[in-house]
Order: sequence, then C-alpha cells, then structure tokens
Amino acid sequence: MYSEERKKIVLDYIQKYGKASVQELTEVLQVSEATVRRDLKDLEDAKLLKRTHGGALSLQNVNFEPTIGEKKVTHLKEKHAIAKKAVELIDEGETILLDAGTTTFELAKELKSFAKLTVVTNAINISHELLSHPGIEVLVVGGMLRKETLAMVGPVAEQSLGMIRVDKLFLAINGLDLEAGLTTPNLIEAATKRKMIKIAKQVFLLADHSKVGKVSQAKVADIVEVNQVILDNAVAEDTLNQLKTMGITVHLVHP
Amino acid sequence: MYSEERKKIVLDYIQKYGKASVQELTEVLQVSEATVRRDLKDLEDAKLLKRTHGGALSLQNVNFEPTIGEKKVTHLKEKHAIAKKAVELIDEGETILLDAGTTTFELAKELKSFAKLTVVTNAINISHELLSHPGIEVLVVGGMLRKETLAMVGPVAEQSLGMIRVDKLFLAINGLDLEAGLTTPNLIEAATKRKMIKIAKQVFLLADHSKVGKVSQAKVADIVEVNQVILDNAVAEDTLNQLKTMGITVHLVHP
DNA sequence: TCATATATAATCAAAAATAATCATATTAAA
DNA sequence: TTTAATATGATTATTTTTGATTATATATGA
Repeated sequence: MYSEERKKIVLDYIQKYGKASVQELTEVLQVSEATVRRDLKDLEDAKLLKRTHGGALSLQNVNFEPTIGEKKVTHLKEKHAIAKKAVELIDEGETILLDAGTTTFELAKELKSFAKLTVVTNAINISHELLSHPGIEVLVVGGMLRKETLAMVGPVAEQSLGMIRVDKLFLAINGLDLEAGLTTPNLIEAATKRKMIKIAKQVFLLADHSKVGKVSQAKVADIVEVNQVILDNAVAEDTLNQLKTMGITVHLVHP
Repeated sequence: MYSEERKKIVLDYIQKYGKASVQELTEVLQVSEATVRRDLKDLEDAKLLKRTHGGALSLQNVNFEPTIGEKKVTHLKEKHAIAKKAVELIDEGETILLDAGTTTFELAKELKSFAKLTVVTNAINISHELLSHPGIEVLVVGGMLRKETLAMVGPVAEQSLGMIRVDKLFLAINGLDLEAGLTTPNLIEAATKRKMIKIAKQVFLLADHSKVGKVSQAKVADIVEVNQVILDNAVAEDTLNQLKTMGITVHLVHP
C-alpha cells in the first residue's frame, strides 16, 4: 500500500468517526505508530485535519459551531450597519416587534434616540437592554426561554403575540434561500416567528450575507411574505435582482 | 477524550448556560480541577471566554451584565436568609412561580442545586439569572415591562398566567398588614399578583420585617389567601401569633 | 478591618505520546 | 543488477499532559 492510499483511508476514517487515535490507525493501516504520526503530520500540514496528543480530529470537530457569541464577533460590522439602516426605517411613535437575534440586539442598542416608541420583543437580552432607554415602552412576549438564542417561544409566546398588532416586525433568520425560503434550526422557534409575521403590518428581514443561500431544518415562511429586506453588500447581484423581482424592497448597506 | 474535544465541550457549555464553574466542568469532563483551569486559561488566551474566580463566563454575558441601574437593596441579609429558607421548601421536579422582587431574585440565585425544576417568572432579572442554571427550565410570563421593579405585568401577563398552573408561588410584597392585607404601590402590578395567586396550589409569602405593618395604594389580596409566610425574626411576636391564628404556617429565619 | 474559607497558581512526579535517530527494507532509476 | 533515494520500524530521548500537593491570592462575612 502506498502512503497516499493510507492517507486517504485516514481521512475517510476521521470523516466517519470525527476522530481517530494513533493506536486505532496502526490497527486499521497495519503500520507502526511512527508511520501513522508521519501521515498525520502531512495531513495536518495540508490542513485536512487537526492533530492532538494521542490522535487527530476532523476540522469540523474543532471549528467551533457558529454560535451567537462568535457570529456576533465575526459579522459584527455587517450587523451593525444593517441595524443602523433599520433604525432609519422606524418612525417616532410606532410599535415595532424585535425578534430575538444578534442583529436585532444591535438594533435595540441603537434605539436610544427615540422619544416615544413601543417595542415588543421575545428576546430576553433585548428586553434587558431596553430598560435603559427612557422613551421606550417595552412589551415582553413570554414563553419558554431558549437558552441557545435567548428567545421566548412556544404556545405562551404565540398566545401573547395574538393579543398584539405591530406596525413593523424586524425579523432575524438563520437561512435565507430563494427556493427554500426562510429557515431556522428550531421547529418551535420557527412557529413563533411565523406568528410574528402574522401580526405585523410590515415585515423587515435583517440578514447579513452569511445567511444567504443557507437552509436550516425548520421553515418559517416563504420569502414573499417579507416586505423589505436589509442586506450587506457582499450578496450576489443575482440574488438581489431576484428579490426585487418578487416585489421585495431591498436595502443594501456598506459596512 | 482529547484536549481539543474538551475545550469544545467547555465552549458549548458556556455558550449554552452563559457561564460555568470549575466544579461543574470537572464533573462534565471528568478531569481534575487543574486540567479544567488549564483549559480555561487556553480558551481565555484565545479570547473565547472570560475567566472569573470560580469559573468562566461567555463573552456575551460579560457585555450583558452592566447597564441596569440597580437601586440599593435594603435588608439584604434578611432577604438572603429568607431566600435560603424558601429553597428548603421546594422539591425536585416541581413547577414554581417566582414573583418579581429582590427577595425572589435572591431565591432564584439559590436554585443551582436543583437537577430538574420548572420556574415560571414575570421578572426580567430572574429570567436572566436562570439562564445559567442548567437543570432549570424557564417559562417567562410576558407583559409590559415595569422599569421600577423589572416585572412584566398587565393583560398579556395575566393571559399568559392563565395558561399555567404551578405547585408553589413565591410572592413578594410591599406591604403586609393584618387588616389591610397585602398591598403594593402599582394597580396593574397588583392585578398581576392576584392572578398569580389564582393559579398556584400553594402561596408562599416572602417578607422581611420592614414590610410588616406597611400599607400601599393597591390591594393584592387578603392575608388568608397565603398558605405559608417566611419572615425574619425582627417581627413582633404578636403579629406572628395572629398570622398563626389565621391558619398560616409561619417560618422564621435568623439572619 | 480582619479572619476564614475558597480558589488559583506553582511545582513536581508519573504516565503517555511524540520526535529524533538510526538501521533496515522497499522502490525507482540508471 | 546496481545504486541512490525514499519509506518504514525499532529504539531512545524528549516533550506533553495530567493530577496531586503546597503555597499564594482572592473573596466573603463577622
């Protein structure tokens, strides 16, 4: 067996199990530990896996999940610009609904300047942030608290939302795909988002370019249910045109 | 398990709960404290979390904390003792309702030890605090957010409460008077408290001695609607006896 | 403020894994 | 076939990882 064949087997193994110990690989490949280590070193140099003491991990397993905290760090500029643009679309005295999400959280921080505004939100961090904005009345949507997204969701949330009508909804989303529509990883959260869309006169979608083309498990709605969308300028021209064709007003920000 | 895997688990844990103690992590990871601390140090160096005495916080959580203009809490010692006593009265697996208030906030902080508990609350700060308690499912009552008390109140709160039944309510109060009953300064908040009493099998009143004999504008309920009361020992003997005569179980704490 | 309880850092020892070295085997090319 | 180049495995030295121990630092309440 040639070394290239061996390396392919190593990669397949790690792809399958997520990780592999040097011991395991000596048995699978029937070679010495020294050889396994030499193979792993080559593969790491080629950026195909991550070595650890005792073996190796697939890159997927070390590339930490795109979590709230990190997303916020990585696309903060885009989100900030999107939030600033969103603020321009809000009028004094309106009632707005802010979905849970990092972009909407940025938006909440930008609301200080309003003298009179009613904000409805299902996000615990947004509720907390708005405590310090004197001119803003805050209506919190209740519900089961999801620790992953800080969103309140479920039947209680939906019933509370049913009691309200809002002028503008600012919706956050995980996946925005022209065919699959708006999607998010959690079914219950998706249902809550759907309810939000129902009670809003106008729906504004906030999405940075990393969301475009992404599809998650749970569908929230078709894109046509959105009235306006705010994106950053790293989105393909073609996508923008298709959105416009659907009758959606597209705002482009330049972070 | 390789160190890289461990670190990923630590990050996921902190992402989920906002924070983690060294103790918790030794159990989750099944390694020594020294190893946990070394992992935390590496992760802090990589700017993926913030270490504290006793554990670590997510970076998100660090930014989340400050803003709230907290008024000075009086009688903290009494409240702390009352909260500790209240915890003893809660059983694993129950559903409890925590009213907004400084004493109930102290109580929330003491709930770490429970492996399974459902907490319903109308307080924004309690909701936030409970994010970091892994075993606790949190159901937030929605409503208008009162910046004075951090309570969610009003029609939305009452309708949400109407969907729920709880085993035990821990009620905070401004005035506890034998004749005037339970009173609080805000009418709407009083109505919300009344609704809370309705949906609870058992009502526990938490009050330090400064509340006794006080009467506020809005009446919440008569004292007899309370099943048990926890007071500190600076309350007049006579008052205690009268409460007992009413059939109320009185717990006395010694701060 | 001080005392006490915790938590942390520093140090060390043991175990395990790795790198370095060298001898041997295999392959490719002349 | 011979020779050079490369790959492999065994051996040994070094490094890494971990947990235990002790000293230091930090919080918390009296």
